[in-house]
Formats: sequence, structure tokens, C-alpha cells
Amino acid sequence: MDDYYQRVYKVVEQIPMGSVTTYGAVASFLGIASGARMVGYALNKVAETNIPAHRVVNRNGELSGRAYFPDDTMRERLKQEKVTFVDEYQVDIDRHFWDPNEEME
DNA sequence: GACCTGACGGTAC
DNA sequence: GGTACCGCCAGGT
Repeated sequence: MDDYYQRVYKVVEQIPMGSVTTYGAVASFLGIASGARMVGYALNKVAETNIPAHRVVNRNGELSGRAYFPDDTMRERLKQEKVTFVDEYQVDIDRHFWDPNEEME
């Protein structure tokens, strides 16, 4: 369902600056807790659009999809948003975590 | 139409 | 506490 992707984009667009969420959180919000992979797959298609896909990381806070962005766009944008990094390619997910289920219920 | 792969997650060992 | 394996949904070959 292409509508599925639309929902993913819509949720990702709601992520406030300086905050990040996880694939699992988005998937859970869409009703498919086990479809975290699909979320990342969908974001891959919007990596070059206006969707802030860089604010979505895995459950460990790692920028697993940075390779799909040109250069270090993902890391640079997050740093620009004052997001705390615990590692060169890992954000402080526990500190900036944003749950769509609590903001868009 | 069947099999393989993929920006992940949770549980088991 | 860290590593390994299996499970999920969709899409491409």
C-alpha cells in the first residue's frame, strides 16, 4: 500500500527539531510494530526530499541510514539541530527520543 | 510465482 | 552485558 509510505512521511514530518524517533516507534504508531524495516525502506525513498528522515534512527540511536544520504548530511543536520551525540554516528536517543504515539495519538 | 534482501526489533543463548 | 538468530512486511529479481 503506497498509503503506508504516506503515513510514514507524515509522522516523520511531525518530528520537532532537535528530537529524533526510532523506526520501531513509527512502525508501532502505524500499527505494525514488526514492520520497522518497512519504515526505513520507505524513508530511503524520501532521503532526497523535504522529509527530515535524518531524525529517524534505529532503537540504538545509531544513524544506520547515513550511508543513504550524500556525505554526512544526516549527521550534520542533527548536530545543527543541537542533537546530542554519544558517538560520531550515534545520537543520545534516550535524551532526544520523540514518541509519535504521545504527540499524534 | 518463489526466493532473496533490506535505514530493524525482540528474545534466546 | 554482548552476540546470534529468527521473525515481520514489502518490493525487486
